Amino acid sequence: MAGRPTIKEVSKIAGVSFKTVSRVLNNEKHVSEETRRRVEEVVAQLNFRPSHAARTLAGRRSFQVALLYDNPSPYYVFHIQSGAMERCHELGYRLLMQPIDSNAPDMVPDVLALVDEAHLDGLILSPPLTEMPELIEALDKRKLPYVRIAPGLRKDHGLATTMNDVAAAREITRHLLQLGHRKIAFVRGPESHVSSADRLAGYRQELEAHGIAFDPALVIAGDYSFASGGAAARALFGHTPRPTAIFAGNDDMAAGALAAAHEADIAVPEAMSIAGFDDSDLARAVWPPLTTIRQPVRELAYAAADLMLSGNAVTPQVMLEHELMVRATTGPAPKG
Amino acid sequence: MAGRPTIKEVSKIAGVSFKTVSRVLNNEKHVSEETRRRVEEVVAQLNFRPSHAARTLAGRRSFQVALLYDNPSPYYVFHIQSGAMERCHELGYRLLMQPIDSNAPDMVPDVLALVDEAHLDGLILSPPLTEMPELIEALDKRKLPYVRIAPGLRKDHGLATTMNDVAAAREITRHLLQLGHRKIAFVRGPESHVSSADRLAGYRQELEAHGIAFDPALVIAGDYSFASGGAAARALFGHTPRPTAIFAGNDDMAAGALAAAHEADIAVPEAMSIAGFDDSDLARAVWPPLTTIRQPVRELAYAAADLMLSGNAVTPQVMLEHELMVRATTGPAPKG
DNA sequence: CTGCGGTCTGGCAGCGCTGTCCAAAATCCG
DNA sequence: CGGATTTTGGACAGCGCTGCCAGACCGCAG
Repeated sequence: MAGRPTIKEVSKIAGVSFKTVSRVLNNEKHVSEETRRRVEEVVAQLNFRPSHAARTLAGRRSFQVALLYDNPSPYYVFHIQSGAMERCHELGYRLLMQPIDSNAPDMVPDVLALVDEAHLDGLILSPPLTEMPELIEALDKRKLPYVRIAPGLRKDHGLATTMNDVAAAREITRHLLQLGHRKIAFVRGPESHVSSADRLAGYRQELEAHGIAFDPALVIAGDYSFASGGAAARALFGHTPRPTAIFAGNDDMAAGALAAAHEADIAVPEAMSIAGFDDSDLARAVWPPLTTIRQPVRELAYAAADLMLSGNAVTPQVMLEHELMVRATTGPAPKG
Repeated sequence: MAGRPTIKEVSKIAGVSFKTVSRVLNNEKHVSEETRRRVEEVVAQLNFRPSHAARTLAGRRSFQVALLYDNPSPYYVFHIQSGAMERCHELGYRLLMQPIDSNAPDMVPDVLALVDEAHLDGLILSPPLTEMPELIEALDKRKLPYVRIAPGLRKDHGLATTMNDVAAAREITRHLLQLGHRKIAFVRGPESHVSSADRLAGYRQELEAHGIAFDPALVIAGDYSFASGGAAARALFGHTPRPTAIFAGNDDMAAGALAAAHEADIAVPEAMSIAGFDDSDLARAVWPPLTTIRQPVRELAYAAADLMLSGNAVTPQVMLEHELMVRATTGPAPKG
């Protein structure tokens, strides 16, 4: 409000032109060491901060990018945010966090409006916004830089950071198989999330690789919510013979299945093994702690920001490692 | 990048001066209905969006505020964000979400730098940043508008939205008392969070109101983490006679205590009642679902943004209602 | 000595708006 | 019907920077 110093005041005190101060601030070359030092001193002394608005208006870049998300999971959003934020901060960019309603009819124009208003230099997309063809096309057409985090569709298009959902699902299925389970159910996520189809595919591949026929009756549709996991589990408990293991497409559904098992007095893991996917906070908070796949959510977001902004990208797509976290909800298949 | 329309182009097409377009955009008076309509048509047709940077630079306000937080709980941050975001959006403000390290030595100057750089119109503070005297003083001195969400200290200073932690803790303690519990343990949060002292005070008050002496041995220190809740519960299990109920200062610690009970084969709620505080996602995901206090986190943030920006505040402090959520981890005290 | 390329610095326009001031047109009043 | 007042809209400066261009100065080769 009051006496916010400007670049001109800095220049006056340092005894140089204000253009030179601008050079120092932007780390341009052609400034003598001596001058640079003097300017920096005055900047520190006045506690001067360049106006972001002025730089944006005058320059070609705004040093602002936005992270777009439309995900109901606090855990996921929190970690995506913090990873992206960290890398943006390191590179001198500001990150705008933008929840977006991916089903809104004006979603694409609204995003474009945001880009215009804020003069954004780029966009980081997270699922399910990574899967919106109209959005992708609009961005391509506008030649606006963007990265996708964990895209399910057109995985080799543009910049993206991913993990291998298929391989991860195979791994967890193999873990169950090795424990002796033969009748393993799968609770899938919503159709709109490509990741859930990938996880289903991995489950099926691994089963078949072990010579076990895929049984569609053992696949129950869920929607990634706790409640849907419980409902799926209760349906499964009615099957005869009962499956000895449930692999849920995410941790929320696995927690729902676990609660349903407790309710039905089915001992986990003695009578029933349960596995999740994500390694969210939930996985360690339920009892027994959940066997699951650790998704490198934070790292995915960090790498995404890096890919788009740092300029030293080797390949347009980066794949990060997941990790099987064997905890206490999976155990040997019950005899007989 | 390419042909972004500007206010001048709009004015040319609409056949008015660009100042008139500015008037329409800012909803100023002294523009005839007819002119306004015509301008709005052109704006819609060109898909024109005013440059935020230019408005900020030219005008007295930036229509930007920041939400500052330093909280490890994804649940809490997510809901604070979404509440504040919603109200800011409705009022035409942009919200910058800023994680802050409240222990960093340069925290205050860093916040001030952000304010300068972004020309912020105001700040929304969430715990524990609400409790930093240096920050509060610096903001007061700079006459920068701000609101605090759930301040623990100097509760009647400036704008704030709160809930009554003391009353809520009394309520949950009363619930336990009414179930017949007499030996009720309390797991407290870290000293740095004033809310945890308030909850302890409520617990103690209610006990004494029922003629039960406060027993310091039944108060165990935790740090709001799942692990500390488990450790506290295990310590409590060793007491003779064993307490019949545990009231944990937040849901994470309650979940930890619950897991510890499962592990020690103590039936909940038959042999031991457990209650939490927050009604986070966790509360419904554990088994049995947790009795807890619903904190109106989202509403607190919404009201905070409203208080600071809408200008129709009646009182500087707003108190919102909590709600006792009785679920399945609390039951009648065991006989004998 | 001249010319050339490189380093350092300054001058100035202008980014796209808002704030302020002023002029013209419309309206009102006695 | 003249003058005061209100409504409407234009002119223009300027917010605090960056981009571009020009100019001063240097060293070095021809």
